[in-house]
Amino acid sequence: MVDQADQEISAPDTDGDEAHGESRAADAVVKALEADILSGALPDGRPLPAERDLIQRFGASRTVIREAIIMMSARGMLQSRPRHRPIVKRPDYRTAIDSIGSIIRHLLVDSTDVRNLFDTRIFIERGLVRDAAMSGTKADIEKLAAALEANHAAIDDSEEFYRTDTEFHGVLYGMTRNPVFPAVHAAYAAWLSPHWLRMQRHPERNRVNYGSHKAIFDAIVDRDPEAAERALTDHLRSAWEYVRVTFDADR
Amino acid sequence: MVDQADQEISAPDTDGDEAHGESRAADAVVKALEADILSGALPDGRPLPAERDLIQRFGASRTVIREAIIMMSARGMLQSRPRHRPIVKRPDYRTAIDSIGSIIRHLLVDSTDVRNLFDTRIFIERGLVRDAAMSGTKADIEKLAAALEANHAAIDDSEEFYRTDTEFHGVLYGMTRNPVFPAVHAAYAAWLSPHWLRMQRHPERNRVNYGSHKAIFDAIVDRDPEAAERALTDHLRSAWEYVRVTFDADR
DNA sequence: CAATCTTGTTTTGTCATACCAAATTTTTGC
DNA sequence: GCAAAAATTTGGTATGACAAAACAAGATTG
Repeated sequence: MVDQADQEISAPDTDGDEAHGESRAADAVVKALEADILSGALPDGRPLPAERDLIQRFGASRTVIREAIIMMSARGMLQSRPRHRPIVKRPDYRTAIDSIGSIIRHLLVDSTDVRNLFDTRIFIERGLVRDAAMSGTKADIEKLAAALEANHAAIDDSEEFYRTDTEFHGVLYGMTRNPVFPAVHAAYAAWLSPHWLRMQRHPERNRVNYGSHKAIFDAIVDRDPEAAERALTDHLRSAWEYVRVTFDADR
Repeated sequence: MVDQADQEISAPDTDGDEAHGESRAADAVVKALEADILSGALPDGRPLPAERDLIQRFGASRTVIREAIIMMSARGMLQSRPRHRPIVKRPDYRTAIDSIGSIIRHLLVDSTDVRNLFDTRIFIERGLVRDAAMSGTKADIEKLAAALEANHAAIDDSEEFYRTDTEFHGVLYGMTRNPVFPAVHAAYAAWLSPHWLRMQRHPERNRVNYGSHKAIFDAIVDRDPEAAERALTDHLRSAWEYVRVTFDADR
């Protein structure tokens, strides 16, 4: 509708985006469309124009347009359901992390790989609880208390307990005020949960985990980073033991 | 050559891989090829079979084969230079993180976004130096000493100084014995360096940074996590100040 | 008049072909 | 043997076509 001035694909490699030597017609289209998404000309959540329109706008063949769309979908800049128009997805940390999920899953076939990833989670959360103990605000601690309470109330409902468990840890990530951390938390949840859900669950075990959460919380309230870190480490290490056995049982 | 039994594309959605309802011809090809990569039938580093061969093997059109190749390239399972055969890339943490680089770069347009990412780096390295101080092995510390020495020797060569600076931090990531961390380090280097390289560099500044590295190192040798964390925090915060001004200068 | 059904149009997914230029392999000439 | 040249293969792009699904609009019905 609005004047979309002709924008033929032109210069082969005027940019130094990546380390390749030659042309790539679809790249130009991707670049232009991504620029439109970033600038807001293509608003988030809105469907992409029809392929025919893009063909006209870029003066390229359907092959190239289609290739561009596929690339952008893979990158997470578009969400494309099979027979529908691709939806524009303005990137954020969350979608960025989501976009590597397909690769990460390939890496989590071995228990050592899962362990490596889980160890990074322990590492990060150790830092989180330390910081929470040292500089968590009153509001933060109240939110943590609420999450803890919800966790306690769910002890007899393993499914709900798992959810509130995740949420409790999620509050820790949120306390950083840094949007990267919640995205990381979501990634851990998404990547590790398939392995976690194979674990035995029962109220007794939930009670133990709740106790760990409480210990962490108490240490934070006491402004004792060492104790908080220790409680967190104990908690996650013991959780790992429960997961590990499900691996050993397999082979 | 080897018996590559006919493997026509068949069932639409026998898997519950993602959350969509319908067909997806290229997905079947992607899945089969990725399985071949994971199983080693398509060895890492080797070129993918020619498109025409894949057409025969899967009984699909070139459109579909091509689509599959593009998707896999975007995921990092293939490395495709413009006019060459795609190279098979067995996934690892490094390529996983690389694959989201294109999205991340879109997020790093604003100084606050860069700051958020950089803050996560500070957060992680605070933990790294603490752990190094508490449990770094003698061999680790020797490696760190060597990196520090190389850094010192490069004070008058800003380019080399940057390299050895990165390497010094890289040793900290390596001390975890967890392959995820070096990948994270590489990601930080790749994503932040475009912004860092705009920073003023001169031997005088290099000397200051070297001093910071030395302070971190000394604290680690002294087995003093608090001091190490403090030195690291001071170091990175002051580095940020140098980067920040390049943003302010822009607008 | 609202809700639903029917119908016609658009759009995407897929296939088949074709052509060029670059890459690769083979042949040729020394 | 080895380098240059020719032949072949291969990837990048353009077209055109068609079915099935999605969409929009009109017709029908309660």
